[in-house]
Amino acid sequence: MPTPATEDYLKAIYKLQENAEAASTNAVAVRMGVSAASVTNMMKRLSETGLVEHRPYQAIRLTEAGRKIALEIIRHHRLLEVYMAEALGFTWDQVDAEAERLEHVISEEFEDKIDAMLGYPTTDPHGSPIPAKDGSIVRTDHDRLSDVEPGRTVVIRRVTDTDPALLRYLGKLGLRPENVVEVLSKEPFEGPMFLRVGGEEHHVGHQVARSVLVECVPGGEGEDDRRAKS
Amino acid sequence: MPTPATEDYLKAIYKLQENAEAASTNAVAVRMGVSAASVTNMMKRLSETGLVEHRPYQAIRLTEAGRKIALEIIRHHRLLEVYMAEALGFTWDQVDAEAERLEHVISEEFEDKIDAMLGYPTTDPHGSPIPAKDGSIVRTDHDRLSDVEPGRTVVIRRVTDTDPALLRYLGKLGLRPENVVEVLSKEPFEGPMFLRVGGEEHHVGHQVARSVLVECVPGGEGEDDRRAKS
DNA sequence: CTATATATTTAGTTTCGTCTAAAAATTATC
DNA sequence: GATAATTTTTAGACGAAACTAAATATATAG
Repeated sequence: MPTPATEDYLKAIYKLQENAEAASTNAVAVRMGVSAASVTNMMKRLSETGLVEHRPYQAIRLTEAGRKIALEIIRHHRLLEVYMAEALGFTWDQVDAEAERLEHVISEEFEDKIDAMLGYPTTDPHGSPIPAKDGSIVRTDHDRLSDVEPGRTVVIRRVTDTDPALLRYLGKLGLRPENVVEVLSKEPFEGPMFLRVGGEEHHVGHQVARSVLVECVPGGEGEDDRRAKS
Repeated sequence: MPTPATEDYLKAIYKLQENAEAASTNAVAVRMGVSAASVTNMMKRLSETGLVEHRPYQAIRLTEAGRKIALEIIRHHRLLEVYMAEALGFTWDQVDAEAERLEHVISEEFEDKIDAMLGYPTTDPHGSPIPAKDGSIVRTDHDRLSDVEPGRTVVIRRVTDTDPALLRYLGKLGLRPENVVEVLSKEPFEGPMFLRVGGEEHHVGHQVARSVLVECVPGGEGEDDRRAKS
């Protein structure tokens, strides 16, 4: 049985790999708020137990066993988030911190019960996919809102930030999964974007827009790129 | 912020004191499944942080701060038990083990939410009182079913054992809180009791009956002690 | 291609929570 | 009340997970 610390390391490595970033010692250290030496130290142990592969000065990779554990914890995390939001009335900015602790201690029965009770959800309140029990996960490749050209209308699919203050801000603006956003204009040099969302118009900074993942609206209304050509 | 281990020690000491047993090093060690040396060691640290009072070779006592933490954890534990039983469909033999891990990690918000959702329950699924947020707790002084005289009719108030197999057995017999039991006869020398519960009659061992706490039925039907006089 | 900067690892500590074995204190027995 | 049995504590060690400081390897720049 892996310790909570082990699970956290595996999760961090998984998330880096998922993000196509190399899981370097430093990247893991930064993500976990821990010194680089601690990471090296832990990787030695995790190599010995066969959860990661790590040859000195090379990137860290998960073994199949390590990946399995990482996904199980992420599954716990995201199911718990949905459960707390749906069944307990937590807001979407509160659920991450709480799930961060609960994810390590719930039993498989607990997991199965909330999964069934929620009707087998496939995404968490931030739009992140919930891994299946067999370790499969839907990989999506969405654009960042910050990269969408003015004139486009998109649907928000996911928000990739866990900072409660930011999430409250996004929520207030209506920037949450399933909502439709029309990009009115965009300032150059990573300047702010001007958006229409749910009847209201807002200016949001580039960094904020980067954490919002969207999908080009399939058919229907404001498609085209008239403005892009003008 | 106390560690889970600290919380477990405080809880164990509280339960011993509650039971009017002296919280000796050994008693704590046995209850926690840990060596006596570990307890001595931990008590040194808990003394320094002001959670217990312990002078060598004397019984361990909780300080007010220690008692507060113990009761908060017990409150978490029992609220979680009720919640898992009521809202998630866990059986009463499953909830203890699960709560044992969750009790250390839920936030105050989580605690408050399930408390409200459950309508501010006062006892857990085994009939144990749930401490209030201010640290007050209803102290009850029930008789053991094993001490009830034949002819008496009693109401089950609480079951003081956490062994899942035992709880399943008790559940099958109908020996759970609120149910009414008539003691038909009792063998001497800690022999079995013969009981009528919910229309059925059962023989149960002395040890089993000891873990069932009851209250003499207030008014109404099968009171008296005809049989005791005959 | 050498020099510098950055990343990584090694070495040595620390804290927490556990253990075993041995010593010391307390309690029970005769 | 001396001796035996039991409890408790002390001493020493260990594994997990973190740290800092120093050494080493890799990457970057001139």
